[in-house]
Amino acid sequence: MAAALHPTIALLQSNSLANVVQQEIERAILAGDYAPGSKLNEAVLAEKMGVSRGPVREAFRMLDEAGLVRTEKNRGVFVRDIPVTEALEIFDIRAAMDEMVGRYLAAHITPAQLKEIKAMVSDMEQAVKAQDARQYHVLNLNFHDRMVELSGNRKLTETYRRLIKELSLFRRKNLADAGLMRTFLNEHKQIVKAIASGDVQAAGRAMLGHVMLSKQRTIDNELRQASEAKPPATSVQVSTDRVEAP
Amino acid sequence: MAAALHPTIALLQSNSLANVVQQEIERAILAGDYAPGSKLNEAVLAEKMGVSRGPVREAFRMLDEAGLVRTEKNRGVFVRDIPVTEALEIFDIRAAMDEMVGRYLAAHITPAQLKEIKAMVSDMEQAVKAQDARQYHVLNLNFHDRMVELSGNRKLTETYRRLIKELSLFRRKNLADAGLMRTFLNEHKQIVKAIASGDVQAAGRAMLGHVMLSKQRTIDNELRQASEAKPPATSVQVSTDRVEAP
DNA sequence: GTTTTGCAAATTGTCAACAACTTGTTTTTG
DNA sequence: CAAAAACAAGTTGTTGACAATTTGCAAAAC
Repeated sequence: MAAALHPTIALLQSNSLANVVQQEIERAILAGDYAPGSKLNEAVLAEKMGVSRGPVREAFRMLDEAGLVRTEKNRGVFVRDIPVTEALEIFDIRAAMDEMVGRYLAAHITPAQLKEIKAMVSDMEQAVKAQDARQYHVLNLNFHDRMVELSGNRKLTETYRRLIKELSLFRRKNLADAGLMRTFLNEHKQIVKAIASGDVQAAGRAMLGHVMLSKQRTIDNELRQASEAKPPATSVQVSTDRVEAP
Repeated sequence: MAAALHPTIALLQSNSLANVVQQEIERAILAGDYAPGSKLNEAVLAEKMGVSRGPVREAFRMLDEAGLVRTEKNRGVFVRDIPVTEALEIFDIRAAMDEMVGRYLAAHITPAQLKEIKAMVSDMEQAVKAQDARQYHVLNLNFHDRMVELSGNRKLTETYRRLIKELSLFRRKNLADAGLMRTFLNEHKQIVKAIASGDVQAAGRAMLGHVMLSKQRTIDNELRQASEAKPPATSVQVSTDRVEAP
C-alpha cells in the first residue's frame, strides 16, 4: 500500500477521535486552561468536542498513563497537581539525562548544530536584555529540548519530554527575576563553550550543574513562599539533599 | 471519609474493569504469552475476561501509552516489537540513571540497605555456581530494581521500570553464558564495594560501566546473529557509538 | 441545634448495537 | 489467463442506553 499523499487523508488515517480528543485536552491542560486539581467532566468535554463519551474516556486513560491527570474511580478524573517533592525528583532525573546529553554533544555535535544552539543562546540574551521573562522562559525550554533532541536518542527525547510536561504542571508561582536570568544565561554560555571545546567531562558537569541550580531555585522559592504564607506554622518539609554529587 | 479497611472493599474501590484488564494483558505480555508483533483482538480478549469491549479498549490505550503495544487505526493493536536501535537507546538512558543511583547510594545508603544488596549479590553468586542462567536473570533484575528503589526517587523508579518493561520486549535470543555471568557478578561486587566505601565517583562509574557492558553485549549478540543468519547479505547496521564517555 | 437517615440529581462504569473500515475471495471483464 | 471490480466476512470505531456509585440536600430523629 502506498504512503498517504493528501494531508487530509493522512490525518484521517492516523487520527481516531480518541487521539484527537487526547491531544486537545493535553493542549488545554498544558496551556493552563484547566488548573491543576480541577475536575474534567466526561459529558461536558464530549459535548464540547462533539463526540460521545467513549473516545473521551479513552483519552482520559492515555492522559492518566502520561501522568497529566489522575483518575479516582467513580469520582472522575482531575488535572494532576505535582507536589514539590515530585518536581524535585524530576529535576534529579533531568540532571542525569542532561549530563549524558552534554557528554554526548561534546563528542559528536556538528558545526551546523553548534551554530544552531549558539543562535538560541543569542536569542535568550536578547530576551534578558529586553527583560522579557515570558519569552526567555519559552526560549529556555526550546534550548534544552533541542539539545536533548540533538543527542539523537529518540527514547531519551520522548522520556525527557514526558517529564517536562509533568513538571509544567508544578505551579511555579513566579518567573525568574533579571538577576537569575543573567545567571542562567551565563551557564548556558558555559555549556555551549564546553560542548564546542569537545571537553566531554566539562560539558557533562556544566549541564548537571545547570539543572541542579534550577532545582535549588525551586527549593528556595518553595521555602520562601512557605515562610511568607505562615511564618511560624508547620514549615514545608523540603529536603535539600542533592542526589547528584559533582 | 475513612480509609478502606476491608481488603475486598479497597479492591473494588480502586479497580475498574479497565484497570484489571490492563494489568492482566500487561502481565500476559511480559510473561511472553503474546509474542512481540502478535495481534491482540478486542473481542477475543473481552470474551476471555468476561467483559465488554469498552474496558478492553481503555486498557489498550493505557498499554499503548506505556509503550507495550502499538495501535494502528482500523487495523488493531499489536504487541510492540522493540528494535535493536531502541533497545540500545534505553541502555544509554539506564546508564545515566544508574550512574546517578550509584552516586546517591554511595553517599546515603544505610547499613541495613547495604546488607540487603550484599545478600542479593550473594544470591546471584549461588545462581552462577549452579549455572542457573534463568534464576540469575531474575535476581539480576531484582538487584538493579532495588538499587533504583533505594535511591528514594519515586519518579525515577517509575521511569526506570517503564523502560525496563519495554526493554523486556526486545527479544533477547539467548541468556548469558557462564563466563559472562561471572563477569557481571564481579562488576556487581565492584559496585557494592564502591557504594560501601562511600566513593561517590567510583560508585557512579561502576554503575555506568556495568550498564554499558550490557549494552555492548547486546550489540555483539546482534552482530553475531546477523552474520550467522545471512553471511554476505546486507548486514544489520548497528552503531557502536557510546553516548556515555567514561 | 446537631446528627443521622433517606432521597434525588448528577456523574461515572459498563454494555450491546450499529457504522465504517480492512482484507481476502470470488466474480467479472478485457 | 491477468487485472480489476464486487462482494463477504471479520474487526475496529463510535454511539446511546442502562446500571452503579457518589454527593448534596432535605426530612427526621434525638
